[in-house]
Amino acid sequence: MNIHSNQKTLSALGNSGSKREQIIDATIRLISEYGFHGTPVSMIAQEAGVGAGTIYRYFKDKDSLVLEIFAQVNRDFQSTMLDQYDARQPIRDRFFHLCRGIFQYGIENPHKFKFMEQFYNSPYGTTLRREKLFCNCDDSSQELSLEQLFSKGQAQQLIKDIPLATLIAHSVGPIVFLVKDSIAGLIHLDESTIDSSLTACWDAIRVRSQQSDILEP
Amino acid sequence: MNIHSNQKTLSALGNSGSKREQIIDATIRLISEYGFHGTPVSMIAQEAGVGAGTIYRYFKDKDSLVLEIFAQVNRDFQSTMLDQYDARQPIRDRFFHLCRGIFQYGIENPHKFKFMEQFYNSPYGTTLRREKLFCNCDDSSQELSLEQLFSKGQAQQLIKDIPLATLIAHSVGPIVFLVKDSIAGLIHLDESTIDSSLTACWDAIRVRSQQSDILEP
DNA sequence: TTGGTTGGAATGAATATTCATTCCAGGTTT
DNA sequence: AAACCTGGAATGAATATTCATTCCAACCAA
Repeated sequence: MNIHSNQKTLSALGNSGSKREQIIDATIRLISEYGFHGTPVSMIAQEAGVGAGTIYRYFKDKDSLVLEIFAQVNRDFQSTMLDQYDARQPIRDRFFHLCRGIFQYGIENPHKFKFMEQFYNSPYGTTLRREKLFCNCDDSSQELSLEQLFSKGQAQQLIKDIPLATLIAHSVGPIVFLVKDSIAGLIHLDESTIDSSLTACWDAIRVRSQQSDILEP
Repeated sequence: MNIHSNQKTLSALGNSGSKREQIIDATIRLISEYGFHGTPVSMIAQEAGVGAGTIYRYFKDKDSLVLEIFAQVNRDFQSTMLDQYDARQPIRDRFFHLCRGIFQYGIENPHKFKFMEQFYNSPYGTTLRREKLFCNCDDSSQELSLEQLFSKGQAQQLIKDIPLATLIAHSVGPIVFLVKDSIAGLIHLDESTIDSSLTACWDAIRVRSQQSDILEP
């Protein structure tokens, strides 16, 4: 359409980002809905308002398009989670902060969220997880944040002494589940629902003590 | 290969089930790994040791093949969950029974489990969930079982008074998460890990009382 | 033989990718 | 300034590949 007109200023420098962004956005939207194999490149081109060939000026092929987007979205997600994260806060508060971050990101970026889900439920995802586990090259990933948190919590006898994977599953699993339902329009995630879920997450992994909450540094 | 040889006995009666089964099994295996659009019919035929055309003798098209399999696997799953289910047991015990059933089914039928996951994360799945929610035609579904359980538990003040969807998310979500990791070979789900997860599920949704467990009918 | 079943080549539609061409902002020449 | 180049970006028709489905010759049981 009239894309050209209002970008004369940008085009001087590396305006090349514009089309690229359009393509990326369209891909996220479509793949989040129809999945990788369910969205032809032609459809991406149309949704992006771009010629089919243009896509190949910015990305080697469909595969690397998706791979690049995933890396980008993943960074985006992690930085949301770690935004305003203060490692000096009590364990419980930090746990709430990180988990609330998942809710927030999913609600604010439904397409990106579903895109990541699609990705994880594909042949790509499996290999990626494997790599993540076996070589911890990624420094400040979400899982690592939770991992450190859990170790410390266990040392302080605040968090159950059960396998790390179980702790992660009971933190991330329910939230992903709820966000998916929310995106599907099956439920509405208001503040109180989110709070009750976060409390449930915490109750699942915390050590059962009689007095509970109040006595934490 | 030599599939023909050892099936002469069956072919006397309604052997038509045999090829059908081979096709179904192959489809489950492949789709669980590569997804619907990622597995061509030709690949299914090869994996099943069957001509491509044969598939169309048993199923109208690829769509109805998948739809039929889903219905079948779903029934299978539900009957596993409800096997030996005794509605007269205490709430807590019934909850453990149902949740343990999810673990069991996933561990014993990894391909079927991943197949269902693929299905739910596809355009099919979304519509299906909707129907399930809005018209409760399905009588003894897993969700309904949990639903009834939760209502009763809430009435008895055993289970938190939070939205049903949240309760379900905190029961099913972590288990699905762990089973997926287990199938991917990232963790091993031994009995003690499963137990700790089930306890965590229960802790997430139960009302926090001082004495806790022991005082239940 | 006859009726039905099977395998897999054949078909056409859909798809990813390529490439010859067009377009245009910015620079150069007059 | 006006007319004219120029190189890179954009395009979409053309090509190559993959896929679901169809079709039929060979096969098998009765």
